[in-house]
Amino acid sequence: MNVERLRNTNYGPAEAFAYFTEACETVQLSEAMLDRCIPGELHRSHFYIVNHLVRKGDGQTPLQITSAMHVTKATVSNSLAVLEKRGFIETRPSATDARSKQVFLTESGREFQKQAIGTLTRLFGSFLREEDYRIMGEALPSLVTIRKLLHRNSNATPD
Amino acid sequence: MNVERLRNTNYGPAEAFAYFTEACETVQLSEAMLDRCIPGELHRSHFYIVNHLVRKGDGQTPLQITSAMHVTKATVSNSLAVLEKRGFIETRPSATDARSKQVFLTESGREFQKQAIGTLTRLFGSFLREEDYRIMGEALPSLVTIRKLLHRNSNATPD
DNA sequence: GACATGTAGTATGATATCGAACTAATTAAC
DNA sequence: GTTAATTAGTTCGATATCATACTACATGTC
Repeated sequence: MNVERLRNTNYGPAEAFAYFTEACETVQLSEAMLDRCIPGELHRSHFYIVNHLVRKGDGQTPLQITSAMHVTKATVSNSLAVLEKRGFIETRPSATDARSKQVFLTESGREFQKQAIGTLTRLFGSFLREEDYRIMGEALPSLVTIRKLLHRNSNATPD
Repeated sequence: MNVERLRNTNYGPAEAFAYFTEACETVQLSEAMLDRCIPGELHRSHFYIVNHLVRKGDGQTPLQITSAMHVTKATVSNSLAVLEKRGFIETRPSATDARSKQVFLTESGREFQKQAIGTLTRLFGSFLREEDYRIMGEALPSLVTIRKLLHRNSNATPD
């Protein structure tokens, strides 16, 4: 077993910390880019909700959105109020459960999402090269594996 | 050129979006774990500042912390006030610039950081296996490459 | 040296987010 | 069937964060 092999197999908690630190930095930087693609009076979180509804489909309940966004019910409640006031969504009471609502996108909301995605795609496209897409594509399976691992253990408690 | 090769070289914006989405999910989940390792009356951001001072050294100015944390001056100003009230840091006016301060950790602050890191390490250690450390270690160079790429282009503007 | 410009930190008002308490409706237990 | 427990959503108070404006000091220009 030579030195090279030793080094390559000697992974531990240090790599885990480095991994999460890098992921954190990456997210901060990419969020900053996203922010620049969203009109000033709107927040990233509003985009996330609209984007989620476009991708996963209309008619979701606030609670479903809550778990998709990893935020509290109160936060979603507030965000939906903002989005409704801006005319990006409409809500209707659920037909089967009088406690519940359903959230629907308006044309304006879909337009907002399309605009933001377009701008973001152009922004990324302005500096991402084939080589970069390849690096991301090849790292993706690892990211997915670790993300799923965290998800499976998201109820783990210290001690 | 067979199908396998075609598939493997056909990377584009879709991979970029997936990459950032996965990174975002990963960060949210790992932050949730960190939150569980920090006493209830303190915030993750307070830990980040103390951790930064332990790792990069005492005596930094608020402005230096500002750029390291990727937050505004006002945010750091507020966070430092909290940390000073809790007795985790002390501030002294700079000897060479009367506008500036320097931030120093107290023993209590160092203890807080050590505790949190220890708890977090144990929490991660409770479900991360050798295989997982390896996956993270091997993905690390890609994460670093993309993070640096984002950093270099962090001034890019949408059109 | 006087004055304009720039920089470090703070103050203020707004918003996103959270935790906890609350209301209303559903479901389960008996 | 009545009561208890659960669930969906809102309200409220607190805090982190931001953008903007402000103060005090520093530095460059003439």
